[in-house]
Amino acid sequence: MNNISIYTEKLRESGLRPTRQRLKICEVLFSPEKTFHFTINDLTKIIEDKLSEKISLATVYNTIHAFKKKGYLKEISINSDKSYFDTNVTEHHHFFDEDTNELIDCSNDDIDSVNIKKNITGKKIKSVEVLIKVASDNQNQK
Amino acid sequence: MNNISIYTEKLRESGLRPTRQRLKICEVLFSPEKTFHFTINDLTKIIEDKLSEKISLATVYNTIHAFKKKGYLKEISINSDKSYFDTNVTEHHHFFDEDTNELIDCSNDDIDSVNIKKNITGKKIKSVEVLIKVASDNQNQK
DNA sequence: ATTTACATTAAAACAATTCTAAACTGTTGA
DNA sequence: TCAACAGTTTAGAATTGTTTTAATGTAAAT
Repeated sequence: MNNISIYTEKLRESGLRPTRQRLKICEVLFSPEKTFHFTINDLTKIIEDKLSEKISLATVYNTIHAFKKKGYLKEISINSDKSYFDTNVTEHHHFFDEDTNELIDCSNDDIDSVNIKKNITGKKIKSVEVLIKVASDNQNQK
Repeated sequence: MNNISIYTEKLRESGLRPTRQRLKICEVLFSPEKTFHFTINDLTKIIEDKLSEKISLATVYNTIHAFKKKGYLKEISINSDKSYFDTNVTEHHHFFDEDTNELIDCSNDDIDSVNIKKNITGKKIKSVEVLIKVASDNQNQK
């Protein structure tokens, strides 16, 4: 598969230069069949292990922020020491497993769409996120 | 108003020693008419400014965690550099104003209760949080 | 009063993230 | 084609929120 030219085009369209580093990150994020969740740490590990490539941590942060700004990634609202990102940018919600610190997609069949009857004057709704925290039965709440 | 004895009792009931520091923090958090949202930084400022009291930062953290564990506070899921807490521990949801970084309560009249049709095997739902991010019309998404 | 377990404290440690300033590289247009 | 510029990468330092440490202090039980 030669997605490189596709990514090159996409990046250029977005006003982002298709650098070697960005193309590698595109491959990791957007080549997989399935969308997935990751932290910066996860991503850095994948780049090092799977691609045996060395991309500076600052570049990883820069790129992820740029991709998020362009709408190619979504950041998930969890209060964690780390930030979680999602390559699935469609409107959907999440389970968060407190035992494993893992995010699990919640399909639209699993949850009724949220109906908001109020709005804040002068403000526009940017996103609606539902987070369902779960844990083993026999465990104290974190 | 002498809430001190009430707080003393509550703390003792919870197996927490009613220390001077904890009682002060109780006053700040639970005396106000209305519930509110705060960060550790906010709380520290209130203690210093309003009470002109000096409580070690570590103690503030310890106490807030203890109160959260006992269910006297709730932590709100936002991906922010700081943690946000809520003195309103009843089930309710939030607007988050991206312009001001402020949380706004969303009453149960403002939103239909979320109906989850799926559950994760062997896991129990610990919480369901809806976060509605809002921002001025004429502003780029963060 | 003495003891003991729990709390507080300042400071150090830590982890995620951002900043800095210098080197590098796509891209543009002469 | 190549020079020049603006955007990008980089290592390392800096910053920020939070946790840990180890010594000291204190509430409560004996």
